[in-house]
Amino acid sequence: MQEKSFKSRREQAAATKQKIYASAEQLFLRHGFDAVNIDDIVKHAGVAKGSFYVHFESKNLLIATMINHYVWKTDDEYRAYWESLPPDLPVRDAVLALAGKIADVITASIGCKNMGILYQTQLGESNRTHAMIDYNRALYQLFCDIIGKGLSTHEFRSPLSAYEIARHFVTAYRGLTFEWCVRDPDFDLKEQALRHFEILLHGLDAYGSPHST
Amino acid sequence: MQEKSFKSRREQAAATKQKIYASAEQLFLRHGFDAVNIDDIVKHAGVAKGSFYVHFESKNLLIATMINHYVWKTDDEYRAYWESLPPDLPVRDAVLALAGKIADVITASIGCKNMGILYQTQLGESNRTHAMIDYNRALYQLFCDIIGKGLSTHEFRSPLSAYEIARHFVTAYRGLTFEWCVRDPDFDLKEQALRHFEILLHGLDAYGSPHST
Amino acid sequence: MQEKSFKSRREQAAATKQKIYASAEQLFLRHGFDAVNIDDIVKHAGVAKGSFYVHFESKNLLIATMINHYVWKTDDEYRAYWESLPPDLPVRDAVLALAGKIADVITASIGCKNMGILYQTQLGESNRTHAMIDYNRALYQLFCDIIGKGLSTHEFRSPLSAYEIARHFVTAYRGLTFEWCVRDPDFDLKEQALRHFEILLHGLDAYGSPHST
Amino acid sequence: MQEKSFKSRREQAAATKQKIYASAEQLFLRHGFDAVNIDDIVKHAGVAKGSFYVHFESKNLLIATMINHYVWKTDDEYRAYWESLPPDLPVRDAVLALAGKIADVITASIGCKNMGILYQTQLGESNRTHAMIDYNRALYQLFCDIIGKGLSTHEFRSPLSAYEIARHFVTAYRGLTFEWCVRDPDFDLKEQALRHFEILLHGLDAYGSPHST
DNA sequence: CATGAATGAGCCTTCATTCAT
DNA sequence: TATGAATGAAGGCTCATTCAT
Repeated sequence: MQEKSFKSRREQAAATKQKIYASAEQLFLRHGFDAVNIDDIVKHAGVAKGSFYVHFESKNLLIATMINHYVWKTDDEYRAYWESLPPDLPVRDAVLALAGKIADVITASIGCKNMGILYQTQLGESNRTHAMIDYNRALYQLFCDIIGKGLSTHEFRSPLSAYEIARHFVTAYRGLTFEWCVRDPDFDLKEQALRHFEILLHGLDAYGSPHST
Repeated sequence: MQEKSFKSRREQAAATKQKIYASAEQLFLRHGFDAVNIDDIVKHAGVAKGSFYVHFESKNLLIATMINHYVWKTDDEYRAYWESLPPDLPVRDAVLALAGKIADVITASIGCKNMGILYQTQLGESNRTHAMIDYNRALYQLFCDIIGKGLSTHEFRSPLSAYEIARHFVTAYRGLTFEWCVRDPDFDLKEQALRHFEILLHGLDAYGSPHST
Repeated sequence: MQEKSFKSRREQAAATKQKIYASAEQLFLRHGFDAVNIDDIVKHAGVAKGSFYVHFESKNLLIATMINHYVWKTDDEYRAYWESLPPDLPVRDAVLALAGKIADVITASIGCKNMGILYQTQLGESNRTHAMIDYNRALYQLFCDIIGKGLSTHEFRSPLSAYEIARHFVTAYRGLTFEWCVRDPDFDLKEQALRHFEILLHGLDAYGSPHST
Repeated sequence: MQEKSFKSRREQAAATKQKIYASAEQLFLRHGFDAVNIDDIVKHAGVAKGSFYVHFESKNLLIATMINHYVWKTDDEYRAYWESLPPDLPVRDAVLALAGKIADVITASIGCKNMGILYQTQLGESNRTHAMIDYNRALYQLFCDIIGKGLSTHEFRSPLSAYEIARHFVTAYRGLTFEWCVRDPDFDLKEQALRHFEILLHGLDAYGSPHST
C-alpha cells in the first residue's frame, strides 16, 4: 500500500516511459508502424501527448530504438544459448540445435507479425532502416564461430570458408523466416527449419566429399 | 461512320490509362508506394488528377493490379523457360537452370529496389497484401512439376514428396532474394543462387540415400 | 442573375484564390503574420483548409508574395508620379513633391500597421525576409535619377555623387517612416517628411557651397 | 547565526537568476526572441526548467525586462557622455560628437542583429512592445537639452523649437540605424551618421537664416 | 472521357506553463 | 529554492478522393 509514494520521481518517470514504450510496442505489433499514430499511443498509455515527446525524440526514433532492442535481445539470446551447449557437441548437432533455438526465440518472443515488421523495415529505405542495417550480422558471426571451430578441429570438412558456409545458413534462415511470416500459421517454423538445415548440412557434407560435382 | 472517332476515342482512353500506369510503375519502382502520391503520378503522366480516377478505382487498387501483373509476368516467364528446356535434361540440371533463370529475371526485369517493395508488400497487412498473397504460388507449382516428373521417372529419388521439396526450393529462393535485396550490390544473386541450390541438391540426394540420418 | 454560370472554372478558381489572398491580407494587417494561422484565413475566406494549399505553397510563401506585391506596387506608383511631373520642374521641388507623394502612398494605400509589418519583416532573418531583401531599391534608383538629372544640368550642385545624395534621402525616409509606424497617430508623416526634406535640401545646398564646413 | 546561510541562499538564488538572464540575453541576441525557447535558455544556463519560473513570471516578461535594461543602459551612457564633454564645446560639435558616440555604442555594445531585434520589437504589437514603447524617449530629451542650451545662449538660431529639432535628429538617427541593420556590413554607421548629421546641421543653419526658403 | 479545383480528416511536432517532490 | 516530468492546446502541411464543368 502507498505504492505511489514508494516511487521516486525518477522511478515514476521511468514508469511513464515504459508505459508509453509498452503501448507503442503493443500497438505497433497489432497494427504496424504506419497505422499507429502518437495519439493512439498516448491514449493507450493514459498520458498526455506532450509526454511522448518528453521521453522520445520522435516516432521514427522510437521505432528505431525498439527495433534495435529486438535485434540485440535476440542476438544475445542466441549466443548465450550456444555457449550453454556442451563443448563436445558435434558441430552438426550444434548447428541444428541453434536452428531450433532461433525458431523458438522468433516464434515465442518476437512473434510472426512483429517479425514481419522487422523484415519490412529492413527492406525499406526510410530513416528507420538505417537504425538496423545489420540485423543478423551477429548471427553471421555466431555461425562463423561455430563452423570455424568445426573446421579447425577437422571435425567438419568443406572446401568452403566458414564465412561462406555461414552465409548459406543465414540466407536459409532468412527464407525460412520470411516464409513463416507470410504463410503463418500454415508453416511451422521450427519443424521446417530443422528439416531444411538437415538437408543443408547433408549438402555441405556431400559438397565437400571428393566424389561430388 | 462514327466508327473512326469511336475507335480513336477508345484508343485515346487506353493510351491515357497506359500513360498513368507506366508513370505509376516507374515512380513506385523509384521511390516506393508510400512515397509516391497521385499528384506525382499524374504530373509525370502529363494528365489531370481526375483522369486517374477515371481509369483506376483507387491508389491501392492500382497497386494491387500492378503487383498482379508482375506476379503473372514472372510466373509465365519461368514456365515458358522451363518448357523451352530440352525434355531430356536431367532434373538436377533443370532445377539449376531454373534457379539461374529466376535470378536473371529478378535482376534484370524487376530490379533490387522493386523486389524489395514487392517483398515488403507481401510482408505487410494492408489491403495491398491480398493482391499478392500468392506471389510464388506458381513457382511452387513449377518446382512441383519439375520434381514430380523426376520422381515419377525415378530419375530422382527422395523420401520427400514433390511438394515438400518444392517448398525447400521456394524457401531457399526467398532467402536468396531477401539477402540480395538487403545486401545488394555485395551479394550476387545468380552466383549465390547457383551455389546454394547446388548444396541443396546435394543435400536432397544424400537425404534420400539409405546411409543418411 | 445567373452570376454563377458566368464564371468559367478558371475564373472561379481565380476568385477563390483572391478570396483567400484578401482574407489573409486583412487578417495579417489586423493581427500580424504570426498571430494569424491557416485556419483563420480559410475560415474567413469561407473555404476548406486544403484549398489554401491548392493556391499557395505555404504560409511563408504567401507572405513573401504579398510583401512583394506591396513593394512593386509602391515602386511603380512613385516612378509614375515622377514621370507625370512637368519636366521643367526644379529638382528641389521635384524631390519635395516626391517626398510628399511617398507619404501619401504609404499613408493611404499601405497604412501604418502594414508598413510596420513590412519593416519588421525586413529587419528579420526569417525565410520571409529573403523575398524582399531590397525594399526601397527602386526608390534609391528613382532618387538617383532625379538628382543625376539635376547634377547634369548643373541646376543642382554638390560635391557628393547622385548615389550618395540618394542614400541620404532614402535613409531619411526610412527614419520618417519608422517614426511614423511607432508614433502614429502623433506623427503626421507627410508634414514631417516635407519639413525634414526641406532641411535636408538646405543642408545639401549649404554643404556644396564654398563657405561650408 | 543563520545569517550566513540565509545570505548564501539569497546569493545562490541571485546567481541562478543571473545565469538564466545572461543565457537568455546571449541566445536572444544570437537567434532572436521567437527562435529561442525556455528549454534552450535553461539548458544553456545549466539549470532546471522549473527554475526559470521561479525567477521570471513568463518569457514575455523576461523579454520586456531585458529590453528595458537595454534602453536604460544606453540612455545613461549617452547622457554620461554628454556630461563628460567640455561645457564650452559648441552645440554643433556636441551634436556631432553625440552622433558619433551613439554609433559607437550601438555598434560595439549592442550589435547589428540585436539592434534589428530591438527595432522589430518596437514595430510589433505584442505585449513585448509596450516594454520599449519609449525607447529613445531619453534620447529625445537629451537632444532637447543640448539644443535648448544652444538656443538659450543664442549660440544656435532657429525658428524651430528645441523639441522639433530634436525630433529631426531622432528621426534621422532612426533612419541611419535602420539602414545599418538592413545593409550591414555595407553601411558604416558611424561614418554615415556623421555625414548625415553634418548635412542636417547645415540645413538647420540655412533654414534659420533670413535668406532661406 | 478529361479536367483540376475543392474538400477535410489526419498527422507529427513544438512549447509555454504548472506542480508535486 | 530547485527540479524536471507532465500537460494539452495550437499549428503547418499532406493527400486520397469527389464532382461540377
